[in-house]
Amino acid sequence: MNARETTSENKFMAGLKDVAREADVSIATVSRVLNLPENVHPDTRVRVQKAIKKLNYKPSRVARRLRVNNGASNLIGLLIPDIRNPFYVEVVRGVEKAASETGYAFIMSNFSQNVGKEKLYMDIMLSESVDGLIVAPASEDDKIVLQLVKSGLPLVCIDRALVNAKVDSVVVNNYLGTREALEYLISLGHERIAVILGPLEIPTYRERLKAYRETMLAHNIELDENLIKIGDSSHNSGCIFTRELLAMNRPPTAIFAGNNLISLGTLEVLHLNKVRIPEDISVLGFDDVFWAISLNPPLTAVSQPGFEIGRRAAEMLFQRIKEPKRTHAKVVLNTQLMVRKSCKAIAVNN
Amino acid sequence: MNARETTSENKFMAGLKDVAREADVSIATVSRVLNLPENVHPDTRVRVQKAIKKLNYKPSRVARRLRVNNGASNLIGLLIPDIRNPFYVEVVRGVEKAASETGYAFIMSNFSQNVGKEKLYMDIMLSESVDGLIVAPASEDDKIVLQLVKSGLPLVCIDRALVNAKVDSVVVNNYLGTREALEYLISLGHERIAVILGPLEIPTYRERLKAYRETMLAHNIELDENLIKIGDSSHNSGCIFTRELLAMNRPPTAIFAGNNLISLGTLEVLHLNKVRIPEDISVLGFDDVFWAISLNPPLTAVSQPGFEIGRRAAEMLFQRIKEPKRTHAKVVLNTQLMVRKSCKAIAVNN
DNA sequence: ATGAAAGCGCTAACAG
DNA sequence: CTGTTAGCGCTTTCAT
Repeated sequence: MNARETTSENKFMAGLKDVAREADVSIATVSRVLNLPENVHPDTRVRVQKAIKKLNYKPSRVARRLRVNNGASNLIGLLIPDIRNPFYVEVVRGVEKAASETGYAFIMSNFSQNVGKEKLYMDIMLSESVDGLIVAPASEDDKIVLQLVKSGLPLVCIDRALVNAKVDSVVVNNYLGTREALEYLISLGHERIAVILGPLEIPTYRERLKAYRETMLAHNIELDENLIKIGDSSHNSGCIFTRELLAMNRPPTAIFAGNNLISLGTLEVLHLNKVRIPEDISVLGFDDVFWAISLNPPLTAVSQPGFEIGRRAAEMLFQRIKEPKRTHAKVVLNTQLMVRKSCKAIAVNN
Repeated sequence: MNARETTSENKFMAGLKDVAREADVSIATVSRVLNLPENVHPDTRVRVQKAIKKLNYKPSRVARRLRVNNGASNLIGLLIPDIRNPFYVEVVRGVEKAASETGYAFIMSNFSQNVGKEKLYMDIMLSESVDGLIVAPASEDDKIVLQLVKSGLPLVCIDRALVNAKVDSVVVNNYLGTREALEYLISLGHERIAVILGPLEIPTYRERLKAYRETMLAHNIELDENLIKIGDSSHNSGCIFTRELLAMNRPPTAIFAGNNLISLGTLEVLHLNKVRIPEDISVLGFDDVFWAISLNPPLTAVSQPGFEIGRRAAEMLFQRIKEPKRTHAKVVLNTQLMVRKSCKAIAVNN
């Protein structure tokens, strides 16, 4: 069994050594043409490059990462709470875009809103020596993330910021987005507007609730606490609370669903009960999805720029990796109200 | 500035050496309690474990991967064609489940049906020394994947198999799924059934088309080639072809949409044109999604077990990594027709 | 401009 | 049962 070529095991990758031998230089030189090409004689350089091509050599990111300590391993981690939520898949795509443009690879983990998994995956990522992390923290004072930030690992928070910590973050203006949506509903004549939200530990929901209260107040609409439903951020939540809402003596004339999963649940129950949208009830969702327009009726929704969030977050992270002590920033992106067909003006006095 | 603790750089991770010093043993022993605990004296073991805990030591997967050549790096790669397609996010979840149960981490890349990116990401993954790969090949004779398989890298194909190669794969019975769906439609009295499919280079679509032709034939329904639309697998495809279908002299009474994105496009156009479902036209989609029930009307669809596909694929991959020369297998999973409200019997003779 | 050599953190012989 | 040691593939002084 001869040495090279025929190992038939995992050794399909030529190594630095092979290239060096092929080009008749030292491995150091090969490494140089890869990293500091200007420091090597043009002739040698082309010879080496030729060898690299010939052997189809690809540097091992692993070895590189082990050796380089400062941050040039070109790997980042992305930790998202729920991959089933289309909002986050847009985020993923945004991160991917930015990463692929920069030669970064990324590891992604989906922790399903589960703190145990969040920790597990974070450990794995550290253990993989990522250069940095993009995370949507489980809560505003997510201990695990907090600790990581303090340790100095480049990290940017998305969607949910972290209180009590100097950290880069890119979030959405939940307050304004909600306010705008509600005012649209109010302008249509709605006063009994129900709201279904996820857990208030998650800052985004708190902001949306705050906006709800304040907007109603600002328009002199009395607050009916029974119209405020707080559950988890799932489809199921949408179902349950919509049923409750429908069963009220004085049901709402409009429902503001706190995220796209909740919206779906709401729609499901509404359709099931043959209540017509928007004739019988108006529905407005936070979080747009690309197929909202395929719904019947097309859903009016607050669009969050998920893709953009991901892209910006990645860009910020790359910057911070390069320049660890730049001052931290929080970028807040605006939402956009996508008016479609699921809301309708209320007939006054009827 | 004292040595440890205060480096404030990336050195928050204690190393094997630190643990060894703390427990007053050699690094080899520490390594042993991690990997072959039975080979170390109980007393030493607990001492070491205590030290590990105290220092919050986490082994570097990177170093391990560099060292171990055979396949114990506990990292696999997952290459998917389109993360926006909910089917694939189910696959991702399935892989994640299996991986997290086994201590594997995974890198995921979304190549957006783009062969260039497919190659790029595959290179990155190799460069990361993954133990194996799960891939949905771009086509049946995807050169890149083929080459990889031949090189001996553990690899399993999902959704789309590879012809001319001995390789593990887990796919869905597209033929049967389509046939079942079509026969349901036929049993409802439909004969003018349109079908919108993605590109025929993708084997799944070829199978679905084959099933279409053969099922129609088997039921003595004449084939109208104008009812067969082949495009890409996007939402847009659904829109375009549905419009075409609607504009026909004798439009179809039912549309069979080739995937969930196409279904969405179809629905969108139908709603836009105020054609009622199922009164005016029946719609049946290949590929179920968890919110199909929230649609109006709830969509009747062929459910592909995406999660299961991912899980099985991962399990097969782990097996193959352990036992590289076991014989290859192709597991084919069945679909399930989810009858909901979007199809209706045709009024005969009217 | 180039080479020699020292590790990065870990595993796996090989000795004891 | 435990320690010593030689690398894994690469980057990076330090010489030359």
